[in-house]
Amino acid sequence: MPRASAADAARTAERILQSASTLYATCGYAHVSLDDVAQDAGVTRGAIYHHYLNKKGLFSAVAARLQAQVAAAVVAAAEGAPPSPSSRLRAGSHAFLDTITSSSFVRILLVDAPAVVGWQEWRRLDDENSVTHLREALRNVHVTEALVDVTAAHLSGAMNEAALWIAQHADPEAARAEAHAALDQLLNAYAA
Amino acid sequence: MPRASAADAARTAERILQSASTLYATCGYAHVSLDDVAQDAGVTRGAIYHHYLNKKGLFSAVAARLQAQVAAAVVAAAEGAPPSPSSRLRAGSHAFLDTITSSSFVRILLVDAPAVVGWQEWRRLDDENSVTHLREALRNVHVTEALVDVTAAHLSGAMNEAALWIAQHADPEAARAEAHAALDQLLNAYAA
DNA sequence: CACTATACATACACAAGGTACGTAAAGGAA
DNA sequence: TTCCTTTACGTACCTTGTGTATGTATAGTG
Repeated sequence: MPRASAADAARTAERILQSASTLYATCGYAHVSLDDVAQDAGVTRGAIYHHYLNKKGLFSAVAARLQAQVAAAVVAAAEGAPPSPSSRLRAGSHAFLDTITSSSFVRILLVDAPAVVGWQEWRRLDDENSVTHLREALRNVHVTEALVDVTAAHLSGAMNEAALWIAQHADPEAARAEAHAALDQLLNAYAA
Repeated sequence: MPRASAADAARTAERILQSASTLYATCGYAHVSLDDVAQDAGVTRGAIYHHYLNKKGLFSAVAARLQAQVAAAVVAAAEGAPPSPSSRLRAGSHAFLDTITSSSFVRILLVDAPAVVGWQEWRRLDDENSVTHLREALRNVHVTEALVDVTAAHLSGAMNEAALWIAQHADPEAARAEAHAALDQLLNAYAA
């Protein structure tokens, strides 16, 4: 097999990432072998090991991209909201819930990621992305400084669990509406 | 190797469960082979496959026991509290936080379990144990019926994330105190 | 005292991850 | 143009770990 140009190489790396992303989302990390990914991407395992460190490294790349997408959606929503701190917090939180509920994200980011990359590492990545913004928003709505960290953890956990609850619900759209209502109630408690 | 009596057999099954529990808690499910468990328990893998269906089945047994212990602690605390609905909810919630924070529980129940047994199945087990009580308690403090499910998910997620936050914190005892304070604040929001 | 079911141990088959190595072309440097 | 080095994979092999089939000795039972 002849070799591809640098641009082609980037595209195969991207194809591998895409295949892995959809397979992990539908079947779960443990049930997807590198052969499955390679076959879906139309390459061999050698190509995967060339572009990624190992199976865990491939998953990390997938998770990192998804997390970045979530963070981007949250920031965009917050910036598009009226400039008051509470409405920014509210907009960001609701955007987080809506984005992460997209079925691809739930299983990868909320179920597999903590176990695969380790909770400590995953939490660090989460901090770098969304949670930092969340803490900042909490400070802006005058949450006591000593309680900012715990409160961020509480809110983050609540939203994550809500996302899982929505995804598994028989009527996801109705569930989503309920979750948003409950989230508003929760946010009001902190904003006051 | 001669065969043991029925009572001895139960004890070996128990030793296997104990070994698996501590190994899973310290190293994580994926990094613990059945050989590791067998060696720690002083048996061969044959004994494990005799008492448990497979690796996942062994983990499920471990997780189920831990979850039952958590639920028992929650119920005991709630029954020991003053009979008002809000104080029962509060006592149960704080007991949940304290029990699940014990380091053995965190990794197995909150990190590995969802990925290993599948989130749906894990959630079902969780429902049968603690979450049912939580929903009942929420009804007793007059949470709107339509929001009971979501609110339970929110609270459960918040407490789980808080537990992980405590376990990973540099000063767990200080973190625990903060988490309890924040939890009280959160519960007040719902009880009101 | 047979006889069956239990409680393991042993041995083997197979899948999957990781590694070592091969190879052919791309992208400069001379 | 001609090297030469690096890149971008593919191929083959090794190792680990799970699951299963089978062996075996004893406990329990009629």
